Amino acid sequence: MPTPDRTSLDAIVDAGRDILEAAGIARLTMQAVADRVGVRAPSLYKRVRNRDDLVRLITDATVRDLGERLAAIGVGTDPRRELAELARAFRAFAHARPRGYQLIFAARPDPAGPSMEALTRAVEPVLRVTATLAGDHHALDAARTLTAWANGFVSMEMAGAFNLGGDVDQAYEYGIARLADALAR
Amino acid sequence: MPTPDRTSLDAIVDAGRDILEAAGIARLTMQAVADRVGVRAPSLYKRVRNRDDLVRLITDATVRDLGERLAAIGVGTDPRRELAELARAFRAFAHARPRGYQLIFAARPDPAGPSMEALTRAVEPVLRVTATLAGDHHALDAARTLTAWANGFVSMEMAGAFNLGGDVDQAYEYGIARLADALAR
DNA sequence: GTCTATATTTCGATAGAC
DNA sequence: GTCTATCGAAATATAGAC
Repeated sequence: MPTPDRTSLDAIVDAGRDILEAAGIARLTMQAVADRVGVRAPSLYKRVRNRDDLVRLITDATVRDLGERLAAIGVGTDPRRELAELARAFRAFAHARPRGYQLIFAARPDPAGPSMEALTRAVEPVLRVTATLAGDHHALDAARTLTAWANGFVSMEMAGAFNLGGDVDQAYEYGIARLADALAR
Repeated sequence: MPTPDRTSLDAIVDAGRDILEAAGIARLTMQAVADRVGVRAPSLYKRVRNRDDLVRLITDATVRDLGERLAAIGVGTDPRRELAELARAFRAFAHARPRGYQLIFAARPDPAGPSMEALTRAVEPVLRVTATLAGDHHALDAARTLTAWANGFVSMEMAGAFNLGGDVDQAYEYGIARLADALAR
């Protein structure tokens, strides 16, 4: 073995995620990733097709991460409590990895990527709780209402769109309570 | 007058908006804007500080546009109906100008820009209807719930995140009805 | 105010040696 | 698989003539 592996795909993706969070998508360059994993930029192309491919891999990894957080919310006896915990976990994830989160829900040129299937799996716990609350027939509509609200809330929060004062945490709890009421029929 | 004005700030901003919608933010270059308004790229710098400034101006114009659409929803006698019409107008605007819409709610390095004050004014009709429905005390929380849902819905819709089938238009109407119920207390 | 010309920077990606 | 070297492309922004 003339030249042993000095890095790996996982290391590259992890480095990319770190750079993304620390410096933003514009600073997520092949050069920056290479510096962080300790190789030269051209070496990255042995494991990643191009920059777009790397961004896609980072998005996928982030979606899986979100899915794990939501799946960690155990199925309880009280669906309203479960809804609340899912919503809080969702927001906490967005706060922990804001740029990766934005990447998940950013409009892509090709909307039908593997990230979207993964996203569907990630929010499966939501579909489960809305089925319990709203019934199987309205489960999908209810899940869309709930995820739309949660996503919109944290997006606006992170964009600084909540600038009229008031307690933002409390506004989120208000939304949780109102939506739980609204969906439970 | 040796060299009469061959363009204007309004023309530059309008051209930028057109390019943004047609080709995306990455293709919104000074060169492309210059081509469209019919001058050379350096001439733009007489009216716009730099590219970031142009993007800000485009965002502001788009926010004002959204505000006019929402303000056009007259105050009716039925607040639930008014809520529904505001929500539909909001979504229609996002569909008509998807990239400009995304720009409004995109996370910015400086969250406290003039765009955000303008956005606050733009969604004032929402605050008015939630005050009627939920009471003055909960008007802000309710407005945040409603705008978060609407924004999240169209964002996910445009990102292709609703890929489990079902009727997306119907899901939006479902959300309208549920939120009107939930906020009316 | 607009132009030509150009400086500067940055980045993605490839070729070919080892 | 990693490296050095480099290409090529693009874009922002400025200087100075008219």
